[in-house]
Amino acid sequence: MTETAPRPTLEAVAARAGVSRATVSRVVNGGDGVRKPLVERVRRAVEELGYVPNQAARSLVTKRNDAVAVVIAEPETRVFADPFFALQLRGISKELTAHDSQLVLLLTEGRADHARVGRYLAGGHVDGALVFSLHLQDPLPQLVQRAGVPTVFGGRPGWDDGTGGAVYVDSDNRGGAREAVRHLVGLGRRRIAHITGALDQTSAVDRLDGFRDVMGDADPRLIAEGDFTPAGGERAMRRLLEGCPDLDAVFAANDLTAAGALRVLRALGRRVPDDVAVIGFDDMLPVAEHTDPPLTTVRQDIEGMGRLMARLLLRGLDQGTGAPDPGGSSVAEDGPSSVVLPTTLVRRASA
Amino acid sequence: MTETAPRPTLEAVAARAGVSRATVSRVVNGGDGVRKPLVERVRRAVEELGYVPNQAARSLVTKRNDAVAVVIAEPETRVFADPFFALQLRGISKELTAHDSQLVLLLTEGRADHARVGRYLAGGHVDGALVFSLHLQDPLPQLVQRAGVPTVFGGRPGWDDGTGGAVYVDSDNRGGAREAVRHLVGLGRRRIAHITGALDQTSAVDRLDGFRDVMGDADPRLIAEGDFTPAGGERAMRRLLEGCPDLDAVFAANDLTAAGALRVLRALGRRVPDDVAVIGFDDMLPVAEHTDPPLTTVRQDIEGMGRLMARLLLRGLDQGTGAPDPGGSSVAEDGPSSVVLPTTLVRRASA
DNA sequence: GTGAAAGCGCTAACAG
DNA sequence: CTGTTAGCGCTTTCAC
Repeated sequence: MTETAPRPTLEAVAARAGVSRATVSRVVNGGDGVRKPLVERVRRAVEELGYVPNQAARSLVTKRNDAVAVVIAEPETRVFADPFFALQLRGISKELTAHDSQLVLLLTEGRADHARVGRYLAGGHVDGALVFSLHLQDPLPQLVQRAGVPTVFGGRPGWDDGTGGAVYVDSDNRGGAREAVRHLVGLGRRRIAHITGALDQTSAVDRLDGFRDVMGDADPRLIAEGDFTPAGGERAMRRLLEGCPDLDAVFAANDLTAAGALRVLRALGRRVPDDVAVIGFDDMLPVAEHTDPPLTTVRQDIEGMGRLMARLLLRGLDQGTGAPDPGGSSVAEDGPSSVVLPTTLVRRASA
Repeated sequence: MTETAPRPTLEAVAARAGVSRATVSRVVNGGDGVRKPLVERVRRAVEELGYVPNQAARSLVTKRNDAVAVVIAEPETRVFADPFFALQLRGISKELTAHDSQLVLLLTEGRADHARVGRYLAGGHVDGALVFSLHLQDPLPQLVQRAGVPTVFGGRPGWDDGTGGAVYVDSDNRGGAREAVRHLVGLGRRRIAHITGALDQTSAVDRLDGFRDVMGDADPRLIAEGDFTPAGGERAMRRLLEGCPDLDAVFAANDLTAAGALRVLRALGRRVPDDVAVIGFDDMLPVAEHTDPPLTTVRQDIEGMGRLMARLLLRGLDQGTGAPDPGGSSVAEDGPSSVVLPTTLVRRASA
């Protein structure tokens, strides 16, 4: 078979172009300081031989691998239920591609895999890591820090000690939640309920906090715990209705949850938004646009978050200071710091 | 900052254990042919120093990189609309992990990226590739073949010439469709319609063929083209109803499409399944379980497909024949061949 | 069984 | 500007 068709090496190109390996290397890597005609000759040789640099050999000497790990904790199952994950990845991919960096995907499912990820990261296979682990008390963040790899987190890591400097990119969950609730208030709603997300995730906690910012110490019966899934939304909605039959609005921690709530509301004969106004979070198009009625929701730029994460990481790497590594205490040109992206309220029919 | 904390090398371990690099290497790679006590000494040294082999150096000599590329053609946007993609990846990831292989994700968005992918694959950075490109006339398959990398396709590549030997893993789309339609027939339905998927994808074509296998040359008005999205399903459903107000069943190319159809049906006052029975395809849980009524559908084992793809590829690689490479014409120990996984009908309330 | 030595393909000083 | 010279860290014959 075509098997190991021995690919041409620098040496081969050099021979063909009648120059030294060093010159070829220079040309291949940008070609500064090499005279035009030579550059041309080399280029042609490269072309003719179909030469492609051997990344392993290159990494060996440069100590760079032009690769970034994306670590996604599986318990993040939600990630498999909505396109969140895919969008985020798309953003990351675009940015990395533009930077000629490769995306190494690490999916984990529990302790066993943590060790593996730790080893991999510590193994110097990648220049940096993008880590999604928005669970409180997730061991991953610490693990990553210990690996000593420049890292940017997706979502505020739910974890304080030692993480002080962790660089992360997050949506303004709290602010977005506030805006949603204020909108409800502005609509004249008074009995506003909240269905939380999975409270072991910072985003859920932040949205709950935003809700409280506006509502103060609301009737506890107006808050029901969900888990970011439609089923969770249904259950929570039922509970809320039992506890407070007179509620006139609900702010759900995400669109999926809102979709579940909507179903229950309809099944129970409540009109939306007439009887009960509903707002979601995410603006997951396939969901938000197709609920009945279409969902008013808080949009976050998911792909943009991914993109930004990658950008922050790469910038740090380029500064060569390894700055994004929280362990560092760079003073002068300290690396990127966390970014919280704004959200926007998207009005549709449900509120 | 913690920067390039110079990681220990084989040399260091050797020194510490009082042996030669060769011995350490042997131990690290399985430790056959090294006496027990020495193995122990080396193991300890590795432990104490926190030694992790440098993959670049290793690849340089072994010509293996313990990495597999997963190429996903972005037009595959559907992939971002349902968890298909994520599930598939999960399966792949599990298998690769078990095999100590890394997953390099390559997302493409059109021509420009094709070149990049081609270069990457041809660059020998990975041992093999898993390619998702189920579009007819997609240039990707040929491109991959040219790169000469062992490859397994996800879904039957819609592409004949030259591809003869392409190894792929697919669901029995046609068979599954047949079963669905037969079920409808068994229910006594006579005016059975079909909403197709995006017909530039083999899965959509195969499901349509399955439909025809049972229905023969049905009234063309009973077939409407969709695109695997809920919106497409809605549009198609409206068209069908206009052309054949008396239809009593519809087989949708996937669950998302069915969900759209369901919405239109309800909006128009048709009861499901009483007036119109509906069957989907995929058994995408978050969708199928939560439509109203819950969707009867054809299940395919998506995660299993991903897993199998990886397994086939790895097996081929291990055989060292590079067998999965379609270009090869290995005769004796020829590599894995394509696999079509069975589907099962899952009965819920819609049909 | 174990060690010594020879590279894998490339980049990065350092001369010229 | 261009060529020469060292290795990067590891595996792998080949002797001992």
